[in-house]
Amino acid sequence: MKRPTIIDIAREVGVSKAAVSYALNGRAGVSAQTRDRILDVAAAMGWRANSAARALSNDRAASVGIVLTRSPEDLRTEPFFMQMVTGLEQTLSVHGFSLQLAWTADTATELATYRRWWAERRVDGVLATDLRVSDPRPALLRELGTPAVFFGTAEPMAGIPVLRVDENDVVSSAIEHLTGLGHRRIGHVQGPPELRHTVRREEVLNRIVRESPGLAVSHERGEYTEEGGVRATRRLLATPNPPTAIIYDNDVMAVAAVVHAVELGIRIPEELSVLAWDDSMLCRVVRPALSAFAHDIVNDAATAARMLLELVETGVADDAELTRRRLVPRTSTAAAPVG
Amino acid sequence: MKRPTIIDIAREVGVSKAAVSYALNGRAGVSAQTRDRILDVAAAMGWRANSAARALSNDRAASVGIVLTRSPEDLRTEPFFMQMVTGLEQTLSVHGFSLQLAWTADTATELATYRRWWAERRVDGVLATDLRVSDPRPALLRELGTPAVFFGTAEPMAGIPVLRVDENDVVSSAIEHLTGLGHRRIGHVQGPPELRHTVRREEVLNRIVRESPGLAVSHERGEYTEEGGVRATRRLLATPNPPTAIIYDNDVMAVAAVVHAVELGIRIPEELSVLAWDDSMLCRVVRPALSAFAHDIVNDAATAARMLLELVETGVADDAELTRRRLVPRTSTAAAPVG
DNA sequence: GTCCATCGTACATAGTGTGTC
DNA sequence: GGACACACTATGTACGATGGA
Repeated sequence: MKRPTIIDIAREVGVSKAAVSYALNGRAGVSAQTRDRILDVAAAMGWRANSAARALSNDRAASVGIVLTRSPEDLRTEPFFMQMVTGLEQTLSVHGFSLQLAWTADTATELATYRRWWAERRVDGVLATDLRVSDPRPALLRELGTPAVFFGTAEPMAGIPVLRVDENDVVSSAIEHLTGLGHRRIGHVQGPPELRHTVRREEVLNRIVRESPGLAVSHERGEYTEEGGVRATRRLLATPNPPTAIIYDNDVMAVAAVVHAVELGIRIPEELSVLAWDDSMLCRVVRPALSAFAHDIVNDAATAARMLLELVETGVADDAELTRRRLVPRTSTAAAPVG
Repeated sequence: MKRPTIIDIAREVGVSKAAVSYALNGRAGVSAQTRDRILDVAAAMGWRANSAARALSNDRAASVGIVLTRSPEDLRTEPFFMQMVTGLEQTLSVHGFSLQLAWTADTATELATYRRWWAERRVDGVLATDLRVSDPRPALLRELGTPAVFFGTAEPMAGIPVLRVDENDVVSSAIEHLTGLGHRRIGHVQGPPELRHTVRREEVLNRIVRESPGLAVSHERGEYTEEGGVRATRRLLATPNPPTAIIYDNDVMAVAAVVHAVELGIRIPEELSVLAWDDSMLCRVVRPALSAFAHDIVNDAATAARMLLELVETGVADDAELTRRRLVPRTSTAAAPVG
């Protein structure tokens, strides 16, 4: 099948290709009748702008990119990115934008990907997630001038629109939930320390502890993995005065820890309450079922897409807030054991 | 940042842009010294071919696409597509190809996406999965002339290279596993009936039953969802002569069914054995842990990417076989109850 | 007259500023 | 002044032509 060009349309209608271009782009310069004839013929021929030609001509790829930098194992169990992609696509496709996806094993390759995409003009902008403590990406993206949106940061970022997440909010309700049940010694199993929101949650928790006499929180690293979650849990429970409740920075660690604890004969929630960030089917099927903080990633991703499109179009975009996480209480949290 | 073009390089070196193009593409037509100087200058300037210009010039987008047509809920629990994407990317990025991703809610939109991609020349080829019983995609892709590879079909396909999956193989070992444990009445909870491999598995199972006196299999539809899996299980167990073992077409249904059965007081595996297609963390954490058939999607996706690249380059590609599924025995399958 | 290095230019397609009737 | 055409832009590729050895 031969794909029609505006020249084919021009020949068919008997006008110049400039007229066709004006008509197809809804610009002045053609009479209403000519415009209609052109549009009819274009529709009949099934014309679609060649994306390469259009990109070359107006320096727009009509495409945005996202780079996933997580281990294949993480991606396998984390539903996060799939939901992200669905949310992005819902908005992007409406605006005729495509989504480019890359997967890289490390930050160096991620940076190289941004450079390559930009140098090749493959994308008009990128969406970045998982801000790190010492993150080279904002500087690179600013240097390149690549329009970018950061997903899920605590603070605004100079020159880069962000979707802010309010960790105060969730952490407070987590602590309220647990202290309401009588817990005073709380464990916290954290994600990778290089992630900014791992640090952020620790800070927020520590602040709350300082403001709440009689409350104690101990942090342990869990790295988001099953083994990490189990190891951190063992360390917490081996302390002289072990916590009666543990908060996990993601569902994978929490679920693995619950399975492990049950095998060790630890009764949940009678002896130990467990609460997870990120809800998923895992939380529902494990026994006891996990109380968890769900969030609406699909919706947030759609917001991110709108911000990115606006940034690409106008050069600026306002920050936005992620939708709040919502506590889904199940059977893994209950009153603290007495004593 | 101004991005350099071959004209900038030509000016800098003092040659024509044709010479630069030849040098950068490793073609004959320039002397070794000139080539080296050009390459040096290009590297110093950080030149990268503008993908739009290159695509326009040689009618190659250096990009392939994949359309996901599953409900957002499915995508959330199914790790399949993330693994797919990682596997594809590993191979594509080495060859300088990008991956375009689209998510659509139904087949009509999926077809429209192929049409649009092709009309806009956004991709050089596409990868398709989940062949349906009456599938309009092969015909459309043939009509458009879009190079395409189908992932996971039982039969070869006229004009379209496929990654074949041998259902005989898995189904046989599933049945061997269960009959070896003494099971004679086996239930089968199926995926959506419109998927070709749902039908295929039913056919293969029925053939094996015909060849095995004393063996009986009953099929029920489960639609790949938690609720579907639970409902189908209830229907199977409500029959006068219920199965002693059930095979599920995916892990989500199997896990949901196990959770439900345990709640009803059905002892697994003493009273009922459960076996799942597709392994995942869900199978590992549910209790009892699920025996499942794992497969190496990342590796298979890499194969698919290689086939697609070859198809795009040469116009032909040989069919290949998916890697075999491997039984991961856990505690959900055991000897059939006596009587 | 052959061969190689190199250049000029047409081409892929869409968009747009300027000129003409 | 409205409706249109022409010529040029964007960048990289590739064919045919030209010059020198």
